[in-house]
Amino acid sequence: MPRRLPPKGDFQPDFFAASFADIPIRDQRDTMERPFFSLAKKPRFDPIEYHVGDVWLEVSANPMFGMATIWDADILLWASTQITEAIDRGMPGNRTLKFHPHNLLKSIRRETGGDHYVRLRAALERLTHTAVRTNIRANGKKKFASFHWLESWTEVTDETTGETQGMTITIPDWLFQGIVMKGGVLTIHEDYFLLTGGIERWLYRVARKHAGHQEIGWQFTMRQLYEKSGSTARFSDFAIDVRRLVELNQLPEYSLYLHRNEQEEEVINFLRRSQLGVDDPNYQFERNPKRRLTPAAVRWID
DNA sequence: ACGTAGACTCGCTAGTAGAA
DNA sequence: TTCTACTAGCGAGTCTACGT
Repeated sequence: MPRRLPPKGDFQPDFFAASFADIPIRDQRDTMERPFFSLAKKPRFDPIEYHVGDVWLEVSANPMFGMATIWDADILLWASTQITEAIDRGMPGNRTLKFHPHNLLKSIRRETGGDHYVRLRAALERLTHTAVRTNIRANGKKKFASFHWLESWTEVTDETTGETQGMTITIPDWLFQGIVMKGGVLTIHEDYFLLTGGIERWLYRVARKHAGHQEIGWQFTMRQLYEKSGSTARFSDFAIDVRRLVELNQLPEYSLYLHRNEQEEEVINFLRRSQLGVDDPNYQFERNPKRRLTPAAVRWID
């Protein structure tokens, strides 16, 4: 098994350009509320087809690799964060990012054991081979955009030892434009990476996108949520899963509530915990996102 | 290597609404 | 009332990712 920690003596800063640490995590807005990713841990091969109002999107999986999952999307989150941070610091944003996988795994709060490197490569393959077509942000003459979540990825290994020296990923122009546009990204809670369930991850992103910092929060009917999720489960089974998460009520920053509206439809309310009364058991003090003003050196952990 | 968590599938049952 | 179609709820089981 090749050694996975980066060599300390011959570290090449020019090659590993993107290396910020302890910065707020950014998520691209358009990918937050719609079914762009599989929510299941089991490989998904059925396409996602979402048509609501004037908005449509289609996601299709490659039969060899399966569809990119909401856990694979952590890599895109990391990329959004790096690009946004670079631009905020007056550096040019670039669609291609160079990094050491150990650094990436640490940033998205994963373990760095051997099998996590194997899973990282599998995730990169799913992202590279999952095809997306959508009319979101397809303005002007273009009627839709068609792309893969990663345009390409590469791995550089030492010829003699087989050690991983670094990786590159290139994100598609659609995603890059979404990141660099004004208001294109939202800061998300660092504990998002610790959410283990696909539906709960997706629910958090929906809450973050819609409820945001609004006092009254946001609400959706169960049916609307189901349509937005792209889940392949039956509606009734999806509803059971959502009710269980409302019962647990463990999402970072947002508290979930269920009630019925005048039409007797089940409605889920998302309320920001910091907007609740201080005596509410679900209240949580507003946290300030981490930010350092100087670029952090890459920290390799033995 | 093993146990656990979670999304999903599937079969069964029950309730409801509409038509005959 | 009976039949049919549809939907929801529940539980068992499958499969994979993940943690120890």
